[in-house]
Amino acid sequence: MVATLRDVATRAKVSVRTVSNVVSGYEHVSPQMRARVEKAIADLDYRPNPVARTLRTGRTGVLGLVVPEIDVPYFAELAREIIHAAAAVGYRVMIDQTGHDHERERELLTGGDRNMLFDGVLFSPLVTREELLEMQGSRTMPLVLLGEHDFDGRYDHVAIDNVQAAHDATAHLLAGGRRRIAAIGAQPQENYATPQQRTAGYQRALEAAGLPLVEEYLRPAVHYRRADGYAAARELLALPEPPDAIFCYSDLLAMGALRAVFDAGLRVPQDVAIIGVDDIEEGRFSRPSLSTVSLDTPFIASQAVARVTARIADPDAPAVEITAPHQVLARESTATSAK
Amino acid sequence: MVATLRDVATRAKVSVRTVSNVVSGYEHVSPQMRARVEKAIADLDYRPNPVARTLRTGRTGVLGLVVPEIDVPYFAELAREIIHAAAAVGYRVMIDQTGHDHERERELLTGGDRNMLFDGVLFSPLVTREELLEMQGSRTMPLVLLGEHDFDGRYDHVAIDNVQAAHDATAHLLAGGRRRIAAIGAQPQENYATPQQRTAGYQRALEAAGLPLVEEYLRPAVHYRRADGYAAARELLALPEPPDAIFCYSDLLAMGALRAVFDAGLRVPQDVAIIGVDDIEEGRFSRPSLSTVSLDTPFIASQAVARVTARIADPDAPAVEITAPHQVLARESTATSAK
DNA sequence: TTGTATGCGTTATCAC
DNA sequence: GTGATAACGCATACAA
Repeated sequence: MVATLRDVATRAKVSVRTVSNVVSGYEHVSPQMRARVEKAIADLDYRPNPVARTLRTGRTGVLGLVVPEIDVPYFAELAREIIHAAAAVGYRVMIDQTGHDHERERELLTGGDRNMLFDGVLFSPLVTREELLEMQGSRTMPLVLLGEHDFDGRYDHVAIDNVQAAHDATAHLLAGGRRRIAAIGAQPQENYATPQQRTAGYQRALEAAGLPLVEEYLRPAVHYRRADGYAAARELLALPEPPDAIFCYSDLLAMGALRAVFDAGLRVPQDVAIIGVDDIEEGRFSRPSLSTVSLDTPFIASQAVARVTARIADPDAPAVEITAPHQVLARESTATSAK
Repeated sequence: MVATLRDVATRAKVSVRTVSNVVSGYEHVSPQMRARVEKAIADLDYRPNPVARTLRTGRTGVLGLVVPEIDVPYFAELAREIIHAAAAVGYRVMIDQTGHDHERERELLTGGDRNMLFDGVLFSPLVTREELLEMQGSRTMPLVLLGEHDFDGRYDHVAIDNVQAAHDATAHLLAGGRRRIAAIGAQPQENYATPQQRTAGYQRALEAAGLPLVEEYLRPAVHYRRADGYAAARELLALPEPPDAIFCYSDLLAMGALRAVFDAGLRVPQDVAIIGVDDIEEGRFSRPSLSTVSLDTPFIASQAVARVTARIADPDAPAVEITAPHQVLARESTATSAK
């Protein structure tokens, strides 16, 4: 049988109030009382019941982390850092996967489910502007958006400057002498902010270089998995005038694209340069290693946790936008010397 | 303000008992009653409070999943499947990372923390035999071990036959004509079951082929990350008589080894063949694609969830050992034609 | 079939 | 500074 507060109180011959005080670190407890209680606690191996505590206080100590798929490396790396950052401030994290399902997303977003379990939620990508605006008002739980920008100060969020990041990636390819630069990752069917912003940055960089926008060079990717990057790259390479560089909106897409180039009998970076976004560990060991836009995920994670705890503390505070730094990392996949 | 059971009862002019019956799907409720209650529930947008329910019933509906690091691809893929399988039977999953910390592991294992939050725990690798035996008895929460075998029927667990899997992988290399076969992943400092079993299978296969055990060919790896595989492979290749094949105890180690071979100016599979274990998606797109021992992770996940729910239902049932099937997948990294 | 009342383990309000 | 007790929201034993 597991000991309760009352058991401890009985054994220490004090009231439950005193035991509770000791347990929660209340100051005004006489030393001898405290000692007696702590002895009883140790004797009985008492542990506070977090569920009862939650019912009473209304706080669960749990944050929700909503991602499309936890086995997408970037989300896994993000989750790792978030769990770590959350633990540092006394929170645990429960991961929910939306699996690209809009219905499930809405459910998690509006608390339609039983996520009264969460004190707050960290929501990562794949939400359309409409959905977010729509639930405005009905929302009650502290929410922080990850990787989505430009919601008119309506939500807390932490993200990189996607337009600039895409611009920088494209500019890096241009600096390497590439002129037929394709992009993989647009999502024309959806109204997701991130891909739209990356497309904008890509186009801006091309325009700045005086290069035309070739419509066939802008390839959609429904999901951001390796297979999607592979398929899109195969299509690009089959064009009459194939690109000499590809900007992928995620490293995972880039891993697929890499493989596609080789399967087409071409070389990276000599024939086609490739750059991604995210800086996942996989890209540091691939052959060739993958140039990418690095995101400082630990920073994003700690900021996200700081944001959500701040909002839990003050639900009415104005929304805060955190822009995380990014940085182009030139690795083998865009090397130019061997050209 | 959020509606409670009592609010609904008041509005529907019935007792809380009746509302509770309706909510929990109790059968014997008259249709008109049910209708009235459901109307009130809809009006008030009532949702049962899971915390209160838990306090009352003792069930949280949450399973713990303990892994070393969630951003190790295999664990991420496993987590994905487990979350999915758990959701199918009404459970949510909370992930804890041990980060290879024995202390943290013990804490999670013995419930020293506040994991009274869990109805059961799925514990993945990195537990030594001693730790497991030691906590025998003090343990109270339903526990299922993933990937650990041979605990004398003391614990439920689901795993592949590690000895056989390692044997098969090694045999595959032998069948390709390799004779100087190294292995990466032993953990001599620890008493972990999995690496020991894989080493045993590796050695058995060599003996069966009449090959000597070369001590320098058995390389340790403290963690199973890419960098560890990379470092170990570099050492192997620097030997006076380097191996012509490497069996890595995980795909991630293999990804590091792959890169190391190339950095040493050699080719895979011509100069060195490489095979891993896990069948992570990364290995299907790498260059060359990675031969591996595939684990049927969805099967493992569903079995694990089934096991833990069974134990929750009957804590005194005898322990069950599930052996998941495995299968060698020959891909480019062990191809022999180009030899 | 439905209503009433109790308790799950904690924190917090009120007295002392 | 400490003790008794109500309340958090729900499920259920017992009554009706």
